[in-house]
Amino acid sequence: MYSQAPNNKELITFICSLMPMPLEKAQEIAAQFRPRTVKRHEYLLEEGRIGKEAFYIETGFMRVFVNDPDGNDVTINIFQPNSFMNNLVSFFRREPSEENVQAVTDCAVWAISYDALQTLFHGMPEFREFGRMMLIMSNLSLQDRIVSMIRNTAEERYAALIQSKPEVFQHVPLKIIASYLGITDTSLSRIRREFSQK
Amino acid sequence: MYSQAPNNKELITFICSLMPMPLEKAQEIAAQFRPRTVKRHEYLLEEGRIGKEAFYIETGFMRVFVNDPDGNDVTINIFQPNSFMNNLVSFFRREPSEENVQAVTDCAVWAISYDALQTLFHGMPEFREFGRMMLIMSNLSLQDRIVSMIRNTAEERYAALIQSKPEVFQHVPLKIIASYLGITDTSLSRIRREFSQK
DNA sequence: TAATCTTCTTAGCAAATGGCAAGAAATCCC
DNA sequence: GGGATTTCTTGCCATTTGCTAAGAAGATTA
Repeated sequence: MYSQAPNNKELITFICSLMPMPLEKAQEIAAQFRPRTVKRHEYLLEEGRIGKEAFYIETGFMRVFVNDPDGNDVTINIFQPNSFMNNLVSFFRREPSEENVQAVTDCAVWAISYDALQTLFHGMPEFREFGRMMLIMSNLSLQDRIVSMIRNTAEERYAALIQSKPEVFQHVPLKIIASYLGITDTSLSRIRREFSQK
Repeated sequence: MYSQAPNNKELITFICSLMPMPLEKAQEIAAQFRPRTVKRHEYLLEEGRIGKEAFYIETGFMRVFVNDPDGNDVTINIFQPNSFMNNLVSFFRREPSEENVQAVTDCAVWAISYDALQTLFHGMPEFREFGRMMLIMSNLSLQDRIVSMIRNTAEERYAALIQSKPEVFQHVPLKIIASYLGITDTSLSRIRREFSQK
């Protein structure tokens, strides 16, 4: 156990930015998180297991993926530093996960257990609002992605990603990015060539 | 005002099915909802306005759509009876909505105001869990749709929808369904022809 | 009922994307 | 350092899907 919290300033800042609240409250929340490191290619959650923790990513990149029947893996989401990541369904319904959560690079994360989260959720109104807002923002980003899948070409989605999350391209293999964008790595390669000629 | 609640049995059943709880609690929650009817083509929420209520759909079909820059409308979601519908971001962040919520057929819905929902959320642990579970399930369904957009062909998505929500095809115009599936109405028409020849 | 409007289907062609395979480049690991 | 593995690019061709336009079918409204 950690009698003294290590440096969790970024986590506290993140909490306040998503849902403004008194600093002490944010500190109280952050105190429930434990630091953890994950090496590249290691899993924070494997298909079939129950997610027991939720994570804030301080440094490094992670991805969530599923294996489809053909044996391909489909990257559902890519997470960059300063974001919150959680397998919602497995974590909250306490069911085996259908997804894998894997470190794409070495990562430093903060983890909170289900019990600690439940205690905060029912005991602290600020955390309730924070948790709800996190779910809402997650919904929003998924919804935006669906709209983008419907309305935009692969090239437009590529351009948008390079604009909004340029760092991803420096740390995440293109085949993973391609899957996330909903195209093959072959197509992504072509798009990049055409894109760079402009 | 309604001194006596009309028949909200289905709503109560819906609440308990999503998050099991004592009947009285579900009744207490349901009592905060007011019945409302919406005629075909009418809006429950228009772009630019702030969503002030959340809805349970008892009968009828609704859709959520956005207008893209080219003047096309993109159907983000289709809701069928016995489901919960809400413009999360506008409702919870109290910001103007970027989306429209429109009745596709005449609908009977139950509406709950923001204030009533907040009171329940902070005052009743069962409702907290219920609300959280609703957000989680919404996330799940969005995520499944993204995977399906990435991994499946338009024909497979069509087949899946006809399997999972056959009633939609009896009440929602194909052009709306096509947009929801991420294809043009032309493509959907082609797919339906080929599909029916099997 | 007739006129109008919307929805649905069809056709032809263009553009985007996938599947496969091979080779180049980069990275990993002993 | 060097062989093995993974990642990335490229080419070729097939398939899917979009775009445009037109007409048929169906629904709505005066």
